[in-house]
Amino acid sequence: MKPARPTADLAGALAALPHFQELPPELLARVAAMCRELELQPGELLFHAGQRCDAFFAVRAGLVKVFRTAPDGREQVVHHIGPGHTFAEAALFHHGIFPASATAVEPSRVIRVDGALFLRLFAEERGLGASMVSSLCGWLHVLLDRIEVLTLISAGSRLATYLLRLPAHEAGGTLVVELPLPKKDLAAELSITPETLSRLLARWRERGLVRVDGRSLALLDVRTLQALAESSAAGE
Amino acid sequence: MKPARPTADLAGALAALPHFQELPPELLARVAAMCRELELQPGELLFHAGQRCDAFFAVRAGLVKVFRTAPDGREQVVHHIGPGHTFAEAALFHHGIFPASATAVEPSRVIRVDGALFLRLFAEERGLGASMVSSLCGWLHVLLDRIEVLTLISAGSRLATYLLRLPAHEAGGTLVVELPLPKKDLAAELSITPETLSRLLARWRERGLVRVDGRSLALLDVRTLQALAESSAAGE
DNA sequence: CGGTGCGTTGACATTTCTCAACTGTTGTGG
DNA sequence: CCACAACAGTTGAGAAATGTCAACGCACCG
Repeated sequence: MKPARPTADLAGALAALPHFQELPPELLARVAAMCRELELQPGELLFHAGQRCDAFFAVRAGLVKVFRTAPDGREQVVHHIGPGHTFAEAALFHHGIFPASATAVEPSRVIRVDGALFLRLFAEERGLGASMVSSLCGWLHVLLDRIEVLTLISAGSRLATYLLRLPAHEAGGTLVVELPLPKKDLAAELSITPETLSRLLARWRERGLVRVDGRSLALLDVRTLQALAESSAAGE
Repeated sequence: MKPARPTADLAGALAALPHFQELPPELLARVAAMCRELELQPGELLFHAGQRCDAFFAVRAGLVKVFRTAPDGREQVVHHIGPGHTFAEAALFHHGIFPASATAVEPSRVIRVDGALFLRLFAEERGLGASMVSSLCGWLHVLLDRIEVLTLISAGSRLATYLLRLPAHEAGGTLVVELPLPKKDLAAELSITPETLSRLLARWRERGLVRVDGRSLALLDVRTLQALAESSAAGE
Protein backbone atom coordinates (compact mmCIF):
# COMPACT_ATOMS: atom_id res chain seq x y z
CA MET A 1 0.00 0.00 0.00
CA LYS A 2 2.39 2.61 -1.25
CA PRO A 3 1.36 6.23 -1.27
CA ALA A 4 1.29 7.42 -4.84
CA ARG A 5 2.21 10.93 -5.73
CA PRO A 6 -1.02 12.85 -6.12
CA THR A 7 -2.22 13.35 -9.64
CA ALA A 8 -2.92 16.81 -10.90
CA ASP A 9 -6.56 16.18 -11.69
CA LEU A 10 -7.57 14.84 -8.31
CA ALA A 11 -10.41 17.32 -8.01
CA GLY A 12 -11.57 16.31 -11.45
CA ALA A 13 -11.63 12.65 -10.46
CA LEU A 14 -13.63 13.50 -7.35
CA ALA A 15 -16.12 15.51 -9.35
CA ALA A 16 -16.81 12.46 -11.49
CA LEU A 17 -17.80 10.35 -8.48
CA PRO A 18 -21.51 9.83 -7.96
CA HIS A 19 -21.14 11.27 -4.47
CA PHE A 20 -19.99 14.63 -5.56
CA GLN A 21 -22.10 15.38 -8.57
CA GLU A 22 -23.20 18.98 -8.72
CA LEU A 23 -20.89 20.03 -5.96
CA PRO A 24 -19.52 23.57 -6.11
CA PRO A 25 -15.82 23.66 -7.05
CA GLU A 26 -14.77 25.23 -3.80
CA LEU A 27 -16.24 22.36 -1.81
CA LEU A 28 -14.57 19.89 -4.15
CA ALA A 29 -11.27 21.56 -3.44
CA ARG A 30 -11.81 21.18 0.29
CA VAL A 31 -12.57 17.50 -0.15
CA ALA A 32 -9.53 17.08 -2.37
CA ALA A 33 -7.42 18.44 0.45
CA MET A 34 -8.49 15.48 2.61
CA CYS A 35 -7.39 12.89 0.10
CA ARG A 36 -4.37 10.73 -0.32
CA GLU A 37 -3.74 8.44 -3.25
CA LEU A 38 -2.57 4.87 -2.79
CA GLU A 39 -1.12 2.19 -5.04
CA LEU A 40 -2.21 -1.38 -4.40
CA GLN A 41 -0.71 -4.58 -5.73
CA PRO A 42 -2.97 -7.61 -6.35
CA GLY A 43 -3.74 -9.33 -3.09
CA GLU A 44 -2.70 -6.36 -1.02
CA LEU A 45 -5.08 -5.61 1.84
CA LEU A 46 -6.56 -2.15 2.10
CA PHE A 47 -8.38 -2.75 5.37
CA HIS A 48 -9.86 -5.70 7.16
CA ALA A 49 -13.22 -6.36 8.76
CA GLY A 50 -13.51 -5.20 12.35
CA GLN A 51 -10.88 -2.51 12.01
CA ARG A 52 -11.83 1.03 13.01
CA CYS A 53 -13.08 2.92 10.03
CA ASP A 54 -11.16 6.14 9.62
CA ALA A 55 -11.74 6.82 5.94
CA PHE A 56 -13.69 5.93 2.86
CA PHE A 57 -12.33 5.22 -0.57
CA ALA A 58 -12.77 5.69 -4.27
CA VAL A 59 -11.27 3.50 -6.95
CA ARG A 60 -9.31 5.43 -9.51
CA ALA A 61 -8.03 2.53 -11.57
CA GLY A 62 -7.91 -1.24 -11.24
CA LEU A 63 -10.33 -3.38 -9.29
CA VAL A 64 -10.95 -3.76 -5.58
CA LYS A 65 -12.73 -6.67 -3.94
CA VAL A 66 -14.80 -6.19 -0.80
CA PHE A 67 -15.32 -9.42 1.08
CA ARG A 68 -15.89 -11.07 4.41
CA THR A 69 -14.10 -14.10 5.66
CA ALA A 70 -16.51 -16.63 7.07
CA PRO A 71 -15.52 -18.45 10.27
CA ASP A 72 -14.76 -21.58 8.27
CA GLY A 73 -12.26 -19.69 6.16
CA ARG A 74 -14.53 -19.33 3.18
CA GLU A 75 -14.43 -16.00 1.39
CA GLN A 76 -17.70 -14.23 0.80
CA VAL A 77 -17.54 -11.57 -1.85
CA VAL A 78 -19.69 -8.57 -1.10
CA HIS A 79 -18.80 -6.69 -4.22
CA HIS A 80 -16.17 -5.85 -6.76
CA ILE A 81 -15.55 -2.15 -7.18
CA GLY A 82 -14.22 -0.64 -10.38
CA PRO A 83 -13.02 2.82 -11.33
CA GLY A 84 -15.32 5.71 -10.49
CA HIS A 85 -16.98 4.03 -7.57
CA THR A 86 -16.67 4.58 -3.86
CA PHE A 87 -16.92 2.24 -0.92
CA ALA A 88 -16.91 2.12 2.88
CA GLU A 89 -18.92 5.32 3.21
CA ALA A 90 -21.65 3.44 4.97
CA ALA A 91 -19.18 2.15 7.54
CA LEU A 92 -17.92 5.65 8.17
CA PHE A 93 -21.35 7.10 8.78
CA HIS A 94 -22.92 4.23 10.56
CA HIS A 95 -20.73 2.11 12.74
CA GLY A 96 -17.26 3.49 12.53
CA ILE A 97 -16.16 -0.11 11.96
CA PHE A 98 -15.41 -1.78 8.64
CA PRO A 99 -17.97 -4.55 8.19
CA ALA A 100 -15.84 -6.24 5.54
CA SER A 101 -12.31 -6.40 4.24
CA ALA A 102 -10.98 -4.93 1.01
CA THR A 103 -8.16 -6.03 -1.21
CA ALA A 104 -6.98 -5.33 -4.73
CA VAL A 105 -7.70 -7.88 -7.44
CA GLU A 106 -5.65 -6.08 -10.04
CA PRO A 107 -2.98 -3.44 -9.61
CA SER A 108 -5.04 -0.52 -8.45
CA ARG A 109 -4.94 3.11 -7.52
CA VAL A 110 -7.40 4.29 -4.90
CA ILE A 111 -8.23 7.63 -3.36
CA ARG A 112 -8.46 7.66 0.42
CA VAL A 113 -10.73 10.33 1.88
CA ASP A 114 -9.96 10.99 5.52
CA GLY A 115 -12.95 10.09 7.65
CA ALA A 116 -12.61 12.54 10.52
CA LEU A 117 -12.07 15.50 8.26
CA PHE A 118 -14.87 14.50 5.94
CA LEU A 119 -17.35 14.03 8.77
CA ARG A 120 -16.49 17.50 10.05
CA LEU A 121 -17.02 19.00 6.63
CA PHE A 122 -20.23 17.05 6.31
CA ALA A 123 -21.54 18.53 9.56
CA GLU A 124 -20.73 22.05 8.46
CA GLU A 125 -21.86 21.87 4.88
CA ARG A 126 -25.36 20.53 4.82
CA GLY A 127 -25.31 20.62 1.06
CA LEU A 128 -23.15 17.53 1.08
CA GLY A 129 -26.04 15.57 2.52
CA ALA A 130 -28.17 15.78 -0.58
CA SER A 131 -25.50 14.59 -2.96
CA MET A 132 -24.56 11.71 -0.72
CA VAL A 133 -28.14 10.60 -0.30
CA SER A 134 -28.55 10.06 -3.98
CA SER A 135 -25.32 8.14 -4.29
CA LEU A 136 -26.12 5.94 -1.30
CA CYS A 137 -29.41 5.15 -2.97
CA GLY A 138 -27.41 4.05 -5.97
CA TRP A 139 -25.50 1.66 -3.77
CA LEU A 140 -28.73 0.31 -2.40
CA HIS A 141 -29.86 -0.54 -5.89
CA VAL A 142 -26.60 -2.26 -6.67
CA LEU A 143 -26.95 -4.46 -3.61
CA LEU A 144 -30.56 -5.12 -4.50
CA ASP A 145 -29.50 -6.38 -7.91
CA ARG A 146 -26.91 -8.56 -6.29
CA ILE A 147 -29.49 -10.04 -3.96
CA GLU A 148 -31.66 -10.70 -6.97
CA VAL A 149 -28.87 -12.62 -8.66
CA LEU A 150 -28.05 -14.56 -5.51
CA THR A 151 -31.63 -15.69 -5.02
CA LEU A 152 -31.65 -17.16 -8.51
CA ILE A 153 -31.44 -20.83 -7.75
CA SER A 154 -29.44 -22.35 -10.52
CA ALA A 155 -25.84 -21.53 -11.27
CA GLY A 156 -26.70 -21.29 -14.95
CA SER A 157 -29.28 -18.56 -14.49
CA ARG A 158 -26.96 -16.64 -12.19
CA LEU A 159 -24.18 -16.71 -14.75
CA ALA A 160 -26.44 -15.90 -17.68
CA THR A 161 -28.01 -12.99 -15.82
CA TYR A 162 -24.59 -11.68 -14.94
CA LEU A 163 -23.27 -11.94 -18.48
CA LEU A 164 -26.29 -10.28 -20.02
CA ARG A 165 -25.97 -7.32 -17.67
CA LEU A 166 -22.35 -6.74 -18.61
CA PRO A 167 -21.66 -3.84 -20.96
CA ALA A 168 -21.45 -5.42 -24.41
CA HIS A 169 -19.88 -4.22 -27.61
CA GLU A 170 -20.57 -5.53 -31.06
CA ALA A 171 -17.86 -7.17 -33.14
CA GLY A 172 -18.50 -8.88 -36.45
CA GLY A 173 -22.23 -9.14 -35.93
CA THR A 174 -22.07 -10.75 -32.48
CA LEU A 175 -22.21 -9.32 -29.01
CA VAL A 176 -18.97 -9.51 -27.09
CA VAL A 177 -18.51 -8.91 -23.38
CA GLU A 178 -15.32 -8.70 -21.38
CA LEU A 179 -15.25 -10.27 -17.95
CA PRO A 180 -14.22 -7.48 -15.61
CA LEU A 181 -12.53 -9.96 -13.28
CA PRO A 182 -10.69 -13.29 -13.28
CA LYS A 183 -12.93 -16.35 -13.57
CA LYS A 184 -12.13 -17.49 -10.08
CA ASP A 185 -13.30 -14.17 -8.64
CA LEU A 186 -16.34 -14.17 -10.86
CA ALA A 187 -17.22 -17.56 -9.45
CA ALA A 188 -16.93 -16.17 -5.94
CA GLU A 189 -19.15 -13.22 -6.81
CA LEU A 190 -21.79 -15.57 -8.19
CA SER A 191 -21.35 -17.78 -5.15
CA ILE A 192 -20.47 -20.86 -7.16
CA THR A 193 -17.24 -22.83 -7.43
CA PRO A 194 -14.71 -22.16 -10.19
CA GLU A 195 -15.26 -25.72 -11.39
CA THR A 196 -18.97 -25.20 -11.94
CA LEU A 197 -18.28 -21.96 -13.77
CA SER A 198 -15.80 -23.69 -16.02
CA ARG A 199 -18.18 -26.53 -16.73
CA LEU A 200 -21.08 -24.21 -17.49
CA LEU A 201 -19.05 -22.27 -20.02
CA ALA A 202 -17.81 -25.53 -21.53
CA ARG A 203 -21.37 -26.80 -21.95
CA TRP A 204 -22.53 -23.53 -23.46
CA ARG A 205 -19.57 -23.53 -25.79
CA GLU A 206 -20.44 -27.01 -27.03
CA ARG A 207 -24.01 -25.95 -27.59
CA GLY A 208 -22.89 -22.94 -29.58
CA LEU A 209 -24.24 -20.39 -27.13
CA VAL A 210 -20.93 -18.64 -26.49
CA ARG A 211 -17.38 -18.54 -27.71
CA VAL A 212 -14.80 -18.17 -24.97
CA ASP A 213 -11.42 -16.57 -25.44
CA GLY A 214 -9.79 -15.85 -22.12
CA ARG A 215 -11.79 -13.14 -20.45
CA SER A 216 -13.64 -12.19 -23.55
CA LEU A 217 -16.92 -13.91 -24.32
CA ALA A 218 -18.87 -13.79 -27.57
CA LEU A 219 -22.57 -14.22 -26.90
CA LEU A 220 -23.64 -16.18 -29.96
CA ASP A 221 -27.20 -16.97 -28.95
CA VAL A 222 -28.58 -14.22 -26.80
CA ARG A 223 -32.16 -15.49 -26.87
CA THR A 224 -31.26 -18.84 -25.40
CA LEU A 225 -29.06 -17.17 -22.83
CA GLN A 226 -31.99 -14.98 -21.83
CA ALA A 227 -34.14 -18.06 -21.50
CA LEU A 228 -31.51 -19.63 -19.28
CA ALA A 229 -31.29 -16.49 -17.17
CA GLU A 230 -35.02 -16.52 -16.58
CA SER A 231 -35.48 -20.20 -16.13
CA SER A 232 -34.93 -21.95 -12.86
CA ALA A 233 -33.47 -24.94 -14.64
CA ALA A 234 -29.80 -25.70 -14.79
CA GLY A 235 -27.53 -25.26 -17.79
CA GLU A 236 -29.69 -27.94 -19.36
CA MET B 1 -55.65 -0.55 1.07
CA LYS B 2 -58.07 1.39 3.15
CA PRO B 3 -57.11 4.79 4.49
CA ALA B 4 -57.07 4.62 8.25
CA ARG B 5 -58.02 7.56 10.34
CA PRO B 6 -54.82 9.26 11.46
CA THR B 7 -53.64 8.49 14.93
CA ALA B 8 -52.97 11.25 17.35
CA ASP B 9 -49.31 10.46 17.89
CA LEU B 10 -48.30 10.41 14.23
CA ALA B 11 -45.49 12.88 14.83
CA GLY B 12 -44.30 10.70 17.69
CA ALA B 13 -44.19 7.67 15.44
CA LEU B 14 -42.23 9.60 12.85
CA ALA B 15 -39.76 10.79 15.45
CA ALA B 16 -39.00 7.19 16.34
CA LEU B 17 -38.00 6.32 12.78
CA PRO B 18 -34.28 6.08 12.11
CA HIS B 19 -34.68 8.67 9.38
CA PHE B 20 -35.89 11.40 11.59
CA GLN B 21 -33.77 11.03 14.67
CA GLU B 22 -32.72 14.35 16.11
CA LEU B 23 -35.08 16.30 13.92
CA PRO B 24 -36.51 19.52 15.35
CA PRO B 25 -40.21 19.20 16.24
CA GLU B 26 -41.28 21.85 13.79
CA LEU B 27 -39.77 19.89 10.90
CA LEU B 28 -41.40 16.73 12.18
CA ALA B 29 -44.71 18.48 12.10
CA ARG B 30 -44.18 19.49 8.51
CA VAL B 31 -43.37 15.90 7.59
CA ALA B 32 -46.39 14.67 9.48
CA ALA B 33 -48.53 16.92 7.34
CA MET B 34 -47.43 14.96 4.26
CA CYS B 35 -48.49 11.62 5.65
CA ARG B 36 -51.47 9.38 5.27
CA GLU B 37 -52.05 6.20 7.18
CA LEU B 38 -53.16 3.01 5.45
CA GLU B 39 -54.54 -0.32 6.57
CA LEU B 40 -53.39 -3.40 4.68
CA GLN B 41 -54.83 -6.90 4.76
CA PRO B 42 -52.52 -9.90 4.26
CA GLY B 43 -51.71 -10.31 0.59
CA GLU B 44 -52.82 -6.81 -0.25
CA LEU B 45 -50.47 -5.06 -2.65
CA LEU B 46 -49.05 -1.69 -1.64
CA PHE B 47 -47.22 -1.06 -4.89
CA HIS B 48 -45.70 -3.13 -7.63
CA ALA B 49 -42.35 -3.13 -9.36
CA GLY B 50 -42.10 -0.76 -12.28
CA GLN B 51 -44.77 1.59 -11.00
CA ARG B 52 -43.88 5.26 -10.65
CA CYS B 53 -42.67 5.99 -7.17
CA ASP B 54 -44.65 8.80 -5.63
CA ALA B 55 -44.05 8.13 -1.96
CA PHE B 56 -42.09 6.23 0.58
CA PHE B 57 -43.41 4.30 3.53
CA ALA B 58 -42.96 3.42 7.16
CA VAL B 59 -44.42 0.38 8.87
CA ARG B 60 -46.41 1.23 11.94
CA ALA B 61 -47.63 -2.23 12.81
CA GLY B 62 -47.66 -5.62 11.15
CA LEU B 63 -45.22 -6.88 8.54
CA VAL B 64 -44.61 -5.89 4.95
CA LYS B 65 -42.79 -7.99 2.39
CA VAL B 66 -40.73 -6.39 -0.37
CA PHE B 67 -40.14 -8.73 -3.29
CA ARG B 68 -39.55 -9.07 -6.97
CA THR B 69 -41.25 -11.51 -9.25
CA ALA B 70 -38.74 -13.34 -11.42
CA PRO B 71 -39.62 -13.95 -15.06
CA ASP B 72 -40.35 -17.60 -14.30
CA GLY B 73 -42.93 -16.58 -11.73
CA ARG B 74 -40.72 -17.27 -8.76
CA GLU B 75 -40.93 -14.79 -5.93
CA GLN B 76 -37.68 -13.29 -4.73
CA VAL B 77 -37.88 -11.72 -1.30
CA VAL B 78 -35.79 -8.62 -0.92
CA HIS B 79 -36.71 -8.02 2.67
CA HIS B 80 -39.35 -8.17 5.32
CA ILE B 81 -40.04 -4.89 7.05
CA GLY B 82 -41.38 -4.65 10.55
CA PRO B 83 -42.65 -1.79 12.71
CA GLY B 84 -40.40 1.23 12.98
CA HIS B 85 -38.71 0.75 9.64
CA THR B 86 -39.04 2.61 6.39
CA PHE B 87 -38.77 1.47 2.79
CA ALA B 88 -38.79 2.72 -0.79
CA GLU B 89 -36.84 5.88 0.06
CA ALA B 90 -34.09 4.78 -2.27
CA ALA B 91 -36.56 4.47 -5.13
CA LEU B 92 -37.89 7.93 -4.45
CA PHE B 93 -34.48 9.58 -4.49
CA HIS B 94 -32.89 7.55 -7.19
CA HIS B 95 -35.05 6.35 -9.99
CA GLY B 96 -38.52 7.49 -9.29
CA ILE B 97 -39.55 3.92 -10.06
CA PHE B 98 -40.24 1.14 -7.59
CA PRO B 99 -37.62 -1.57 -8.17
CA ALA B 100 -39.71 -4.13 -6.29
CA SER B 101 -43.23 -4.80 -5.14
CA ALA B 102 -44.57 -4.61 -1.61
CA THR B 103 -47.37 -6.50 0.05
CA ALA B 104 -48.56 -7.11 3.59
CA VAL B 105 -47.78 -10.45 5.20
CA GLU B 106 -49.85 -9.76 8.27
CA PRO B 107 -52.59 -7.17 8.80
CA SER B 108 -50.57 -4.00 8.79
CA ARG B 109 -50.74 -0.29 9.22
CA VAL B 110 -48.30 1.79 7.23
CA ILE B 111 -47.54 5.48 6.98
CA ARG B 112 -47.32 6.87 3.49
CA VAL B 113 -45.11 9.93 3.09
CA ASP B 114 -45.90 11.85 -0.05
CA GLY B 115 -42.91 11.83 -2.37
CA ALA B 116 -43.29 15.14 -4.16
CA LEU B 117 -43.88 17.08 -0.97
CA PHE B 118 -41.05 15.35 0.82
CA LEU B 119 -38.58 15.97 -1.97
CA ARG B 120 -39.47 19.63 -1.92
CA LEU B 121 -38.97 19.82 1.83
CA PHE B 122 -35.73 17.93 1.41
CA ALA B 123 -34.45 20.49 -1.05
CA GLU B 124 -35.31 23.38 1.26
CA GLU B 125 -34.17 21.92 4.53
CA ARG B 126 -30.64 20.70 4.10
CA GLY B 127 -30.70 19.38 7.64
CA LEU B 128 -32.80 16.49 6.45
CA GLY B 129 -29.86 15.24 4.41
CA ALA B 130 -27.72 14.27 7.35
CA SER B 131 -30.37 12.24 9.10
CA MET B 132 -31.30 10.44 5.94
CA VAL B 133 -27.70 9.60 5.14
CA SER B 134 -27.28 7.77 8.37
CA SER B 135 -30.48 5.84 7.96
CA LEU B 136 -29.64 4.89 4.38
CA CYS B 137 -26.34 3.58 5.65
CA GLY B 138 -28.31 1.46 8.06
CA TRP B 139 -30.20 0.01 5.13
CA LEU B 140 -26.96 -0.72 3.36
CA HIS B 141 -25.79 -2.75 6.31
CA VAL B 142 -29.02 -4.68 6.41
CA LEU B 143 -28.65 -5.63 2.76
CA LEU B 144 -25.01 -6.48 3.36
CA ASP B 145 -26.02 -8.89 6.09
CA ARG B 146 -28.58 -10.39 3.82
CA ILE B 147 -25.98 -10.92 1.12
CA GLU B 148 -23.77 -12.54 3.70
CA VAL B 149 -26.51 -14.97 4.60
CA LEU B 150 -27.30 -15.70 0.97
CA THR B 151 -23.71 -16.52 0.13
CA LEU B 152 -23.63 -19.08 2.91
CA ILE B 153 -23.70 -22.26 0.94
CA SER B 154 -25.71 -24.68 2.99
CA ALA B 155 -29.31 -24.23 3.94
CA GLY B 156 -28.44 -25.29 7.48
CA SER B 157 -25.93 -22.52 8.03
CA ARG B 158 -28.31 -19.98 6.55
CA LEU B 159 -31.07 -21.00 8.91
CA ALA B 160 -28.81 -21.23 11.95
CA THR B 161 -27.31 -17.81 11.23
CA TYR B 162 -30.76 -16.35 10.85
CA LEU B 163 -32.06 -17.88 14.08
CA LEU B 164 -29.07 -16.80 16.12
CA ARG B 165 -29.48 -13.21 14.97
CA LEU B 166 -33.09 -13.09 16.07
CA PRO B 167 -33.84 -11.22 19.29
CA ALA B 168 -34.00 -13.91 21.96
CA HIS B 169 -35.59 -13.97 25.38
CA GLU B 170 -34.87 -16.40 28.14
CA ALA B 171 -37.52 -18.73 29.47
CA GLY B 172 -36.84 -21.48 31.95
CA GLY B 173 -33.10 -21.45 31.39
CA THR B 174 -33.24 -21.76 27.62
CA LEU B 175 -33.14 -19.18 24.88
CA VAL B 176 -36.38 -18.74 23.01
CA VAL B 177 -36.87 -16.88 19.75
CA GLU B 178 -40.07 -16.03 17.95
CA LEU B 179 -40.12 -16.30 14.17
CA PRO B 180 -41.23 -12.88 12.97
CA LEU B 181 -42.86 -14.40 9.92
CA PRO B 182 -44.63 -17.55 8.69
CA LYS B 183 -42.33 -20.44 7.88
CA LYS B 184 -43.12 -20.28 4.21
CA ASP B 185 -42.01 -16.64 4.07
CA LEU B 186 -38.98 -17.40 6.14
CA ALA B 187 -38.03 -20.05 3.62
CA ALA B 188 -38.37 -17.51 0.83
CA GLU B 189 -36.21 -15.02 2.72
CA LEU B 190 -33.52 -17.66 3.16
CA SER B 191 -33.94 -18.65 -0.47
CA ILE B 192 -34.74 -22.28 0.31
CA THR B 193 -37.91 -24.29 -0.13
CA PRO B 194 -40.45 -24.68 2.67
CA GLU B 195 -39.80 -28.42 2.53
CA THR B 196 -36.11 -28.05 3.24
CA LEU B 197 -36.85 -25.68 6.09
CA SER B 198 -39.29 -28.14 7.57
CA ARG B 199 -36.84 -31.01 7.25
CA LEU B 200 -34.00 -29.05 8.79
CA LEU B 201 -36.06 -28.17 11.83
CA ALA B 202 -37.23 -31.78 12.08
CA ARG B 203 -33.63 -33.05 12.04
CA TRP B 204 -32.54 -30.51 14.61
CA ARG B 205 -35.50 -31.39 16.78
CA GLU B 206 -34.56 -35.08 16.73
CA ARG B 207 -31.00 -34.21 17.66
CA GLY B 208 -32.18 -32.11 20.58
CA LEU B 209 -30.89 -28.83 19.20
CA VAL B 210 -34.22 -27.05 19.20
CA ARG B 211 -37.78 -27.44 20.35
CA VAL B 212 -40.37 -26.19 17.92
CA ASP B 213 -43.78 -24.92 18.91
CA GLY B 214 -45.43 -23.11 16.05
CA ARG B 215 -43.49 -19.95 15.46
CA SER B 216 -41.66 -20.12 18.73
CA LEU B 217 -38.33 -21.93 18.84
CA ALA B 218 -36.39 -22.93 21.91
CA LEU B 219 -32.68 -23.00 21.17
CA LEU B 220 -31.56 -25.90 23.33
CA ASP B 221 -27.99 -26.20 22.11
CA VAL B 222 -26.67 -22.83 21.08
CA ARG B 223 -23.07 -23.96 20.72
CA THR B 224 -23.90 -26.61 18.14
CA LEU B 225 -26.15 -24.17 16.32
CA GLN B 226 -23.29 -21.71 16.17
CA ALA B 227 -21.06 -24.41 14.78
CA LEU B 228 -23.67 -25.16 12.14
CA ALA B 229 -23.96 -21.49 11.29
CA GLU B 230 -20.24 -21.24 10.74
CA SER B 231 -19.71 -24.52 9.02
CA SER B 232 -20.22 -25.05 5.35
CA ALA B 233 -21.59 -28.52 5.97
CA ALA B 234 -25.25 -29.36 5.81
CA GLY B 235 -27.63 -29.90 8.68
CA GLU B 236 -25.73 -32.95 9.79
C1' DC C 1 -69.50 -29.33 7.11
C1' DG C 2 -66.45 -28.39 3.33
C1' DG C 3 -62.92 -25.46 1.68
C1' DT C 4 -58.50 -23.22 1.74
C1' DG C 5 -53.84 -22.69 2.98
C1' DC C 6 -49.83 -23.88 5.91
C1' DG C 7 -46.88 -27.21 7.36
C1' DT C 8 -45.16 -31.92 7.34
C1' DT C 9 -43.33 -36.14 5.48
C1' DG C 10 -41.91 -39.41 1.76
C1' DA C 11 -39.66 -40.93 -2.61
C1' DC C 12 -37.04 -39.43 -6.34
C1' DA C 13 -34.32 -36.74 -9.62
C1' DT C 14 -30.91 -33.36 -10.25
C1' DT C 15 -27.46 -30.07 -9.44
C1' DT C 16 -23.71 -28.72 -7.46
C1' DC C 17 -19.87 -29.41 -4.38
C1' DT C 18 -15.67 -32.08 -3.22
C1' DC C 19 -11.50 -34.17 -4.14
C1' DA C 20 -8.11 -35.05 -7.39
C1' DA C 21 -5.27 -34.93 -11.33
C1' DC C 22 -3.63 -32.53 -15.35
C1' DT C 23 -2.70 -28.46 -18.56
C1' DG C 24 -0.92 -24.14 -19.70
C1' DT C 25 1.01 -19.78 -18.54
C1' DT C 26 3.84 -16.62 -16.05
C1' DG C 27 7.71 -15.21 -13.64
C1' DT C 28 11.79 -16.17 -10.92
C1' DG C 29 16.29 -17.74 -10.00
C1' DG C 30 20.04 -20.57 -11.02
C1' DC D 1 18.55 -19.34 -21.41
C1' DC D 2 16.37 -22.96 -19.13
C1' DA D 3 14.14 -25.26 -15.16
C1' DC D 4 11.10 -24.86 -11.77
C1' DA D 5 7.55 -23.18 -8.91
C1' DA D 6 3.12 -21.00 -8.45
C1' DC D 7 -1.24 -20.27 -9.96
C1' DA D 8 -5.50 -19.98 -13.01
C1' DG D 9 -8.22 -22.85 -15.43
C1' DT D 10 -9.94 -27.33 -17.05
C1' DT D 11 -11.74 -31.93 -16.72
C1' DG D 12 -13.23 -36.33 -14.39
C1' DA D 13 -15.63 -39.31 -10.91
C1' DG D 14 -18.28 -39.78 -6.89
C1' DA D 15 -20.96 -38.01 -2.98
C1' DA D 16 -24.13 -35.14 -0.91
C1' DA D 17 -27.33 -31.65 -0.64
C1' DT D 18 -31.41 -29.50 -2.16
C1' DG D 19 -35.24 -29.07 -5.31
C1' DT D 20 -39.46 -31.40 -7.29
C1' DC D 21 -43.65 -33.82 -7.12
C1' DA D 22 -47.14 -35.81 -4.41
C1' DA D 23 -49.92 -37.00 -0.52
C1' DC D 24 -51.50 -36.14 3.99
C1' DG D 25 -52.78 -33.85 8.66
C1' DC D 26 -54.40 -29.89 10.71
C1' DA D 27 -56.10 -25.43 11.74
C1' DC D 28 -59.03 -21.77 10.62
C1' DC D 29 -63.17 -19.75 8.56
C1' DG D 30 -66.96 -19.32 5.92
